Formats: sequence, C-alpha cells, structure tokens
Amino acid sequence: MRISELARRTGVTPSAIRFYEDRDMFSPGQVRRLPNGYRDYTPEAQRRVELILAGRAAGFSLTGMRERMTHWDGMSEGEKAALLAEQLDVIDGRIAELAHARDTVRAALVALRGSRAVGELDRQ
Amino acid sequence: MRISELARRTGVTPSAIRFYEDRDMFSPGQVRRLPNGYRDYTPEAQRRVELILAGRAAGFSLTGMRERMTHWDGMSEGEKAALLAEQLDVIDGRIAELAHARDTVRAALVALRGSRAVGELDRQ
DNA sequence: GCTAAACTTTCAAGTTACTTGAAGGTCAAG
DNA sequence: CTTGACCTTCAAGTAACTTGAAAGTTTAGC
Repeated sequence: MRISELARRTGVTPSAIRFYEDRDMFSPGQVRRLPNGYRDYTPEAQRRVELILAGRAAGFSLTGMRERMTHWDGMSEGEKAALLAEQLDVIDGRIAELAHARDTVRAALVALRGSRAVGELDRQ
Repeated sequence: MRISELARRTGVTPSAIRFYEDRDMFSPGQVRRLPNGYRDYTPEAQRRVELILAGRAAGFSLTGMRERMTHWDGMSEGEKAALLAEQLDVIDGRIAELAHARDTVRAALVALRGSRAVGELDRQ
C-alpha cells in the first residue's frame, strides 16, 4: 500500500510516517519503493506503526522503542516477558494518572451543577 | 516558598516552572520576588502547577490551558459546564487509547507465555 | 571571617516528535 | 493536455521542555 492509505488505516499523517522511517522505526523490507519512487508499505509496516502508536500512548520515546525492537529477537522468553510486564506497569501508571485527572474534572463539574446533573451527563 | 520547594512538592523541575511563568501560566500575584531577586511562590501557585499537570496528563496544550484559564471568570455556568464536559470526553478518549495499548501488550504476553501465566501476572 | 556547597538568576542553544511549506515529479480523468 | 490528487525531498518552524554557561546569594563548617 502507498503512504496515504497507511496513514488512513493507522490514523497518523503521511509526514509522521516518513518521520518514523527517517528515525529507522521500520525493519528492512517493510518499506519498499515503487518504480516511480513512491513508498510501498507491507502489512507488517502497518503493524509496526500500530506498535509505535501503542508505545507512544504509554509514553515511550521513539529511540527507546527502536532499541527494544532491535534487541527483541536476541532476547530470551523471560527477558521478553519482563519487558512486556514492565510496559504494562507503565501503561497502568498512565491510566491511573488520567483517572485522577478525570476525577478532578468531574469534581469541578459536581461543584458547578450538582451531582444529579453530572449523573445525567455520565449516562448521556 | 522558593522554586526548588515548589518543584519538590509538584514533582516538576525548577526549569519547567520558570518555563510556565515565561508562558504566562500564573496569575499575577502567584509569583513574587524576594528582595534578593529569588522567585517566591504562593500556595495558589502550587495549585496552578497541579492544574497544569492534570491538563498535561489529559493532553492539553499550555496555550489552550492558558486561554481557558483567562476566559474562565467571564464564562457563564453553562459555558463552564460545557467546557468541563468536553475535557472529560478528551480524557476518556485518552483512557480508551491507553486501554487499547494495554490490550496490545497483554496480547503479546499471552502469545509469549500462555493465558494461564498471564492470568497469574494479572492477579500479581 | 573565609571558603565551599547549594541555592538562585538570565539567556542561549539543544532535544523530541512532529508539522508546514516550498519546489517539483507522477498519474488518472475529462 | 490540463486539472487535481497524489507523491518526492529538504528546510524551517513549533511545543514543551532540558542543558549549560556565567554569575550573584545564602548556608554550613572550620
């Protein structure tokens, strides 16, 4: 597939995808070139972008993700599992942070218009 | 209090706090100067920093937060409620994004060591 | 009273993860 | 055969900071 289709499928802009390539976020073979010079992406490239997005949501840097990805194949199952478990912890921490932010905003809403109105908003 | 104490209490660096001041994130009076030129922060300044952190966790830009804060006092209750409801939506979207990332990582763990092992990890 | 460590100041430049824009090549439709 | 929607590269801009230089201030120990 070409860049705009990959962009549409993953929800990122074409320029962000080119930026990821510039930072070596793709494995060799995931991005080829068509005879006219256009980039051509494999389905693996799409999975890679989705992986990047998952890492980004969790707050990982591109550099860190790239390092993990390149070391991945040489790791033992135990090391891989430990890495994934650690990432799960980071994500859970971020979720807790957001839950706290959500509580703060909800408290402000409650203070503003009373709990019944907020309850209705929740059921929406 | 001085800058390093505010930094310690909020968990951000002194340079980040100076950066927020540069971007006009404090209300007049929240940051004063001691006779020696050192910055002196009120407890309101600390609450302001915590507010910034909550907004940041939800993905708001400093510019957007500052605009909201300066318009806040002139807004009607309905406008305030609408704003808060919108922020709640943004936060919920971010939480959903993270939940998805969490599922991705958990799926990788499942693939790596089988569902029983992952179940045990969850119960931790 | 002096010195060293630990604070503080400003200002400039670097970093990350992008976006935006310029200048131009490619391709399908009418 | 031109219009519009793609695509290319490269340079510069942006957000939210961090890092470092150069220098003043305060605190603690001797």
